Amino acid sequence: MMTHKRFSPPRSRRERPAKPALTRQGIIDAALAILREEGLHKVTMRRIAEALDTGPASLYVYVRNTTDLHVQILDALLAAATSPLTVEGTWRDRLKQVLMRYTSVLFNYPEIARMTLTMHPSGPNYLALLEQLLALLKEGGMPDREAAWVVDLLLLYATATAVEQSTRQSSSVAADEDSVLVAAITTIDASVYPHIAQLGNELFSGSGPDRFAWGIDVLLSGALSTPRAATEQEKTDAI
Amino acid sequence: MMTHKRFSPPRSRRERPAKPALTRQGIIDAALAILREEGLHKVTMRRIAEALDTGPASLYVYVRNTTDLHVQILDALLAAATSPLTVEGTWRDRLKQVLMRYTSVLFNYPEIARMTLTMHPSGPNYLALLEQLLALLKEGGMPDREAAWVVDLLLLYATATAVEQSTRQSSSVAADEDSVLVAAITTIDASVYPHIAQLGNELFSGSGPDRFAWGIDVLLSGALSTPRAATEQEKTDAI
DNA sequence: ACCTGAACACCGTTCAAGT
DNA sequence: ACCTGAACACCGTTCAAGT
Repeated sequence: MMTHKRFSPPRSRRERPAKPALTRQGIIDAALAILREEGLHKVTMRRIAEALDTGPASLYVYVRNTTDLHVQILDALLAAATSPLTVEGTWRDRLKQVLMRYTSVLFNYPEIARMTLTMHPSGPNYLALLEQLLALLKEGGMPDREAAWVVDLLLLYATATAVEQSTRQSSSVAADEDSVLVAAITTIDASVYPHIAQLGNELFSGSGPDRFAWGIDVLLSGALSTPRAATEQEKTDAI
Repeated sequence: MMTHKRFSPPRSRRERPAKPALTRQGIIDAALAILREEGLHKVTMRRIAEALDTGPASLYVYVRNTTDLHVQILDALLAAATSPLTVEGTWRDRLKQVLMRYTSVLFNYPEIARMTLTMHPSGPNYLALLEQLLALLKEGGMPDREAAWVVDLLLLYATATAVEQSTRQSSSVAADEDSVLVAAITTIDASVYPHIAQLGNELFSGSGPDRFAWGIDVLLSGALSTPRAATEQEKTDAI
């Protein structure tokens, strides 16, 4: 049956060791593969070790802990969000495209989105995103002081939206909660909650993308018309 | 030694049963106590069962699963965020107070804040908060259509800020990441990232509360000056 | 109906011992 | 220096058996 194996030429050291040397990058790659196929909740030390045909303890030579691993994963994913722009149009249109691309990356990995809110990335891909946004804000005539703060607001908004939407989409529990909220609001006691009752379904109107785009316009228009108060230092300087 | 026990009067059924009957509310109360004293990561089925002097399996009579339990906890905490206002001032000032009180509740429980982003609460306390905000927006002259959307934006902003700040404060890992980001930005290559280099430390300027208050003003001013586009339905109606 | 012990199928991390 | 088996100290959830 297996005798033909005898005739295959001998390899340099062994026949298909099948077990590549452990490296930090190898661990991250394995983690990304599991993330894609099984979700972040399966990206555990034990599961990665299994994929690399070793024990969990071996990973700790290259990875400090689980958080360390997650930071690396986020950075790798962010690469997909910073390719050159494909849309012509006003600076606002292009800014929306950048942010929507950023959200759509996070959208595909709910748990990563949740993580991003907690730990600011600082890798080259995140910096590239920041640079892109700042360039567009300058083009739109946003003063430096306001640009510095609103870029944070825009990223926070995009990230939070991704977290909210993505988990809502992937878990049926969240969908149930939504219908509970819709039911609570449409049948609400108008004498206790008059304003909610008056708006009613208006609170749920519009599509996700429409609301997101409107939110960005709100942030941009608001920032353009809301100067930051002078800091204590600046007040002193002005004397 | 223990003979004096003989002389103590007999209780109705037993001497100090010490084990109160299991109820849903009892489980939630125990969970809240553990949350306060040990953090959400300790609010596990096993830990609660231990506190109630029973086995984890017994809890499943009253609680569907861990998420179910977390939803209840969130609702209970939200009660603290909706007491009557204490501040006089413009509608904007009072709206800021409401949102800052909401964030400060979440601030004390980082893990609950993270949860809130994922699953919209629909309990009476959440509705009261919504009602309060809508009343203030109306007072500020916000049209209904925009008020319905911006209230969501305000709550999303407040929640996301709470998540970001609170985990940053409680974990030293996050602090490390921050200094990594600061270092990355202050020593950045100006030929690759000109706009980031130009703003430099301006990106980190200001205190948390100042930035938060500015953000709310941005959202309010932006919403007041950014009408929502007409929906398809409304376009049809207009003919 | 309510409660329980025990089990199943998992986690992250450490550490002494090997190579 | 790198790798590992085994252990420690945990998880959520289910289920058959008891009261």
